[in-house]
Amino acid sequence: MSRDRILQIFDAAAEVFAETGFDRARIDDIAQRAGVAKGTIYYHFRGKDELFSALMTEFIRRLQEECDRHGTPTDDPVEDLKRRVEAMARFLLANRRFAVMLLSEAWGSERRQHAFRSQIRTIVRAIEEVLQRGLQVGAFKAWDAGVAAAGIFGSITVTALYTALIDRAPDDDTVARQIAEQVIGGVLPVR
Amino acid sequence: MSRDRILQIFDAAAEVFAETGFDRARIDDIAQRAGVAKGTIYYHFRGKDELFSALMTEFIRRLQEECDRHGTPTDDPVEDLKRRVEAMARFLLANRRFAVMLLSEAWGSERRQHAFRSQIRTIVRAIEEVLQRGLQVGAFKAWDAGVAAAGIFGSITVTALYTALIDRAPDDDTVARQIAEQVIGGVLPVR
Amino acid sequence: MSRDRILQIFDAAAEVFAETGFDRARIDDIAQRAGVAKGTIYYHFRGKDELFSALMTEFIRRLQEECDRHGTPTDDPVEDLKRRVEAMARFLLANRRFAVMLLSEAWGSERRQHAFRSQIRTIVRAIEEVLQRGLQVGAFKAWDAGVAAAGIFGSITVTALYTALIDRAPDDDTVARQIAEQVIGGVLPVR
Amino acid sequence: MSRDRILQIFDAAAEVFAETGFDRARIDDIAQRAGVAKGTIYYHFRGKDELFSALMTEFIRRLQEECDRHGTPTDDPVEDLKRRVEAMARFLLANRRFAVMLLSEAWGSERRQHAFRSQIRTIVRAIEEVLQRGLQVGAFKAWDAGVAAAGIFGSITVTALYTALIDRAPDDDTVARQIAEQVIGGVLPVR
DNA sequence: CATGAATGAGTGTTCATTCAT
DNA sequence: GATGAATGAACACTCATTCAT
Repeated sequence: MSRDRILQIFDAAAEVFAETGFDRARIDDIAQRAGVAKGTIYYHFRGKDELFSALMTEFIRRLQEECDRHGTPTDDPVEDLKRRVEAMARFLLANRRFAVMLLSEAWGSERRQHAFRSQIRTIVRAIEEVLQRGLQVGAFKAWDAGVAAAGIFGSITVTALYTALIDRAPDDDTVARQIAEQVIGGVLPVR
Repeated sequence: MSRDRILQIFDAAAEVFAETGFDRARIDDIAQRAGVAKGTIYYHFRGKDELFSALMTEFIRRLQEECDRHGTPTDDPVEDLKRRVEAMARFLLANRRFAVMLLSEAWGSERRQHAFRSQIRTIVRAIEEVLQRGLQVGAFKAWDAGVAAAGIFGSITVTALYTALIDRAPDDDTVARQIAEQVIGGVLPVR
Repeated sequence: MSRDRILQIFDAAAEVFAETGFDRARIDDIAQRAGVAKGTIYYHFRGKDELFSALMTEFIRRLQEECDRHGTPTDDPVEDLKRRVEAMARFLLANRRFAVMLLSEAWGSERRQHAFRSQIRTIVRAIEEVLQRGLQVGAFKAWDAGVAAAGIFGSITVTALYTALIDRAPDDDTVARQIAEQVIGGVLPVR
Repeated sequence: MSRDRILQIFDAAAEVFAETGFDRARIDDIAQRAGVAKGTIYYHFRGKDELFSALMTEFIRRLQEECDRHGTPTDDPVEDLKRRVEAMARFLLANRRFAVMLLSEAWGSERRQHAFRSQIRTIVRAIEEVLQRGLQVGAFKAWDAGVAAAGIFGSITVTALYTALIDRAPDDDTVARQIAEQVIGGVLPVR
């Protein structure tokens, strides 16, 4: 079925985009790694941009899903946030290539980057909402939730990437837990 | 003197690299904005890579300088860290274009990106050192300082960029202060 | 019956070839407009060239038919010519899209263009013959009939296309009649 | 000087465009025949379209010039027209490759074709004006001058091309004279 | 020191054609 | 008979880099 071909292409594209970034990624490479002809990619996707967007959308969806699954609203916003952050950290540590895209391909002025950014915003807003919920019950410090959420998002993504560069970095599980705790500490009210 | 020419080129390069990222930046554009001929750039720099590196080095130097100036070691590591983080935040909020580079051009495998990354590491290590110092006097939670420093660096850079996208974001000063406090909260030991 | 399919394809091909010319015409477009799959076209025609040729042959046939019907040899070659020219003009004014092909796709060196040209020659020769007949009875000026026939053919085709560009051009009937008279005037002997 | 390069490119482009038509013309070919690198063409022209347009503009200019030089208004519109038509015929017979473009590349809906068409209109209008002038002194038949001018233009261009296909066609001079006379005959009032 | 014309390798995209179903 | 997914050759265009002046 054509679903197979698309998945082959997706996998190859994920590799290549992550290794070289959008601009240096060559459709030829993606095709070769996917084991299809170049034309096949253009048969299924309008172009490089659309391929990239489709891929990122898929990743964002999975990330979102993962976070939602672990961070379902309960009575304890602090615990919710911690779980959500930890889930996000785990996902990005396991998909560092995607984390690279998240930081590298989001800030420009191309249409594709705009689109990507608004997807990222959805993720950050999900964090923000947990913060808002907690704020109302006094669980979190009363400051700008948008700014705080951005900081949390940055902590997670950058740490996920940076730890790959650290000699003797803790294992991913430990890192995920540390990030979560650190992030939580940052938003708890001073006792 | 040729110092002028070089500064013209630097300014133009800063603009263009930041607006479009390294790959899409065109030497033609930089030359035009600098008001020099294309050949002139190649007279002063070996190529695009070297121009980029020289520029980033300069920015990193200024950022470092700014942080060091405000975060000079005192008896109080918490205060040191807070000041250093706030200084960094202020600098990046004022130079968002550079913040973009910091996040976008650091993660690939090109020589230039390696070089850039090791410069960034210097910055993160400076944060790490303050953390270590604080750790020894029990001022900070006893966890992996490298991971914590990475998180702090991510908080600052991403927030600096993300606030540009938030409707009704607080002014840069407020943001800088909030980041600093939030970051500090994240590393303080539970009381 | 498959005759239907072929006609659908013919109609669509006529539209698309005329709108964009042979080279820019896309088989995809033709298939879509014909409401058939791309493969179906290749089932019925060897390829783009053959489809084009078949289509042009059909048009030429209809044009020829139209001219022959109105320009049947009588005792009066002048009247014959006038009627034939007028019929041709009417046909081309009514099928301007085909007139475009007649002028655009005839002059190159591709096999298809050679073939098309020899079909066009048949049309011009028909004019030439009427001229020859008239010449023998002194009805027309005694000059090169081939050259004259070419000029007549050019008058008709170009006028058919050009009038679409003229503001406030007369209606097609008037144009056809004027072309015929003008053309006749051009070949009558000086009295 | 760079004027040389441009002329080299122009010459090569004229050849290639005429031989194959706009769509099939390959920039690589033009570059090779011009003895320059492909990039050089793009250094001097924005793209294939602009190269084509520049080239056609140049030809149109020369054609116009030629016609104006021979068809300068005098007291005798009939003679003026005859001379103008003959000059045009001579030019197109000598530059049949350009005549091909005139008929082939003028009728589509691309921007380039629109532009080309409006240049062609200028030529036809020049004929029209002579006709109008003659009309006012009763030298020509009183019918639509636009239509008549189009017919004249078609006569000339098509004949120029068609004679190349005729066995034993008269020499170009004779053809030019015959066209002119025939065309004039077409517009003279019936005596 | 500075210039800008010239270069050509590199790459995204198109589209006629094929063929297994 | 008919389909449409897959193909890959072909091509326009870009842009970092060079070098003669």
